[in-house]
Amino acid sequence: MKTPEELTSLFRARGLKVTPQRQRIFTILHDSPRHPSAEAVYEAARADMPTLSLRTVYQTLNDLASMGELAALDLGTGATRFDPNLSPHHHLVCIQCGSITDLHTVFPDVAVPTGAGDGFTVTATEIVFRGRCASCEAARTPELHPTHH
Amino acid sequence: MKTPEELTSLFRARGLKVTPQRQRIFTILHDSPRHPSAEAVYEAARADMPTLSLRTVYQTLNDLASMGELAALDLGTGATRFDPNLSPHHHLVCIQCGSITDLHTVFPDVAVPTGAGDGFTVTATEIVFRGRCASCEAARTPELHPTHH
DNA sequence: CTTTGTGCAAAGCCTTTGCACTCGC
DNA sequence: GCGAGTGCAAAGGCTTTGCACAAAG
Repeated sequence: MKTPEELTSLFRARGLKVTPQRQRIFTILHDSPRHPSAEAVYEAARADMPTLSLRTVYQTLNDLASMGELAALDLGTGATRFDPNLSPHHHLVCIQCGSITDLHTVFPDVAVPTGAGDGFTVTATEIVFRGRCASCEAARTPELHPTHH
Repeated sequence: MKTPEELTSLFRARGLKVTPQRQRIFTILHDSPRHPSAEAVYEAARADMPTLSLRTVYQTLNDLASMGELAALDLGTGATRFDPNLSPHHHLVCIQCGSITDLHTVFPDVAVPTGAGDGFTVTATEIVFRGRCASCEAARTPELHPTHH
């Protein structure tokens, strides 16, 4: 994620206006190591800017995504997650609490084998590990574990 | 995907009723090598059963999914896709037309490295290759390809 | 006969959009 | 000032749910 200052310049260069609302959103994204939903960005921004509307959040996030400064992810958690991390990476998605963790491992063997894809041209490869994060795993009652009685 | 007859027995064994509507849906899923959305199953079934309601389709698909006889996929195409193929496999998703193709390759190296997942317990690994299917790639105008001038 | 399934319509969630006003540039 | 941004509210797509009736077991 670029700094708020860099994003400001980028927006100006594109003829987009830079408002306090947008700067606030830039900062929230820059500071967030998470993968917030639009709603989460909205909530965070409203703490300082009670009048901010959800529309502004969506518009700014979509502007950033179309500029390639942000990745919009659909990881099956219900809402689109916005990922400020632009380096190629994969995701661990908790099926219980919906939290998302980055995994920066490179998997060199992952590719469509020659002749298998029926002419498919790959532009992006996404690997999603689904399971339970440490705290959700710990919170499961022992009775639910497959143990002998 | 089990045969309609097997699914009928399974439903009966669970105390679920087997109606003509459900049998029709069983058959459609069994015959489909695709990954239909609920809407697609609905359209296919309505050809023979004009009075069938979308609710019945969703309920039957969700019943099958919770019984593990069907996988419900969210591949970012807008609607949930139902996958009758239960063997572990991955997907090629066309970013243009939304078509989905199976890839039955096994990637033995794909795993969360020891110590990297911060206690995350993986229950499923999904690999999605995004790009363009052969026909959508062919339909792109040559001007859009990155060539020298 | 009881329990589940069905059809219709309405509501839910997330996201987008129309409109009029405001404000950055 | 002009055009883009903003806030509000309404609409849009997909999915779920409440209700009353019909049907399966």
